Amino acid sequence: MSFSIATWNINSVRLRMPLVEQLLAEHAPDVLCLQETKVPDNLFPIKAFQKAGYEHVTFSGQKGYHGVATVSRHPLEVVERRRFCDSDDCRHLSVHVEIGGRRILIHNFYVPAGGDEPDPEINPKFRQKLDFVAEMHDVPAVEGDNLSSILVGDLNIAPLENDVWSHRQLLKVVSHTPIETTSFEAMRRAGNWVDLMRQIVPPEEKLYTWWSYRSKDWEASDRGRRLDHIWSSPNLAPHLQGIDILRHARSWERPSDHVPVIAKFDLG
DNA sequence: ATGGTTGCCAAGCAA
Repeated sequence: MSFSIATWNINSVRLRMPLVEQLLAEHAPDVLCLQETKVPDNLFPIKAFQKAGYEHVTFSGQKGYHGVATVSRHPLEVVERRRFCDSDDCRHLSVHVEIGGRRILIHNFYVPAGGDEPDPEINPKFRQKLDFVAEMHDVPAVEGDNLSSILVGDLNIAPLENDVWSHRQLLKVVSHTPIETTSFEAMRRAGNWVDLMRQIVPPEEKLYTWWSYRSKDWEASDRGRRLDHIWSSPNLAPHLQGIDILRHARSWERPSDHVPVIAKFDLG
């Protein structure tokens, strides 16, 4: 029994629905988690997903900004739309999926980007980002005999030295500052989460999922960062078969600045 | 050191 899950910051699901359809047709993940859908719930393109074979569609969105959605080929049950930092921003959605006799709790996160200035005293957005990560301590990787957890999303932090194109040059850039990367890794370990991408690709190798729109030739300069993540509970990690980072999606027409990441498991 | 681009939605904010 195989199971696959994809995560993608889509930067407007309505604008990029054709790209989403292409991803679903070519890779057919069991579950897809989207971030930055930028659509209120009453305008979410439910029918387009159902046409693509994803009958089970759930979302937490708002006008203009943020928003997450989780779609599935298998029945899902919404567990929670959690509020963080006492804010109404739509940044979290968790669901249960039953697959291969196993119950999987899937968290879909969109962590705040944090603005430009990495000083919580003068930048409230950076303060909120740090608070958000601190609150994620309350989201542990629960597991049991037939229970596992997965956490995916745009977490907007590149924790390891080789998660950015230049560790030295990004130490004062939001997403890779020591205060972020330290609390991020502490939070992950406290929750007992396994960083699945780094189970496959050793920490010595560069690994990116995002390339800024603000470069003339993203591929030639290759100044990327690993901002998108797939974590699991320890009992699921031995079942991981592979990770696909769809780097070529950054060259699709009118692309998102993030590319899809897919994890495949053998639940046998 | 600075400015570079995109999407929302129709000015400037967020990323």
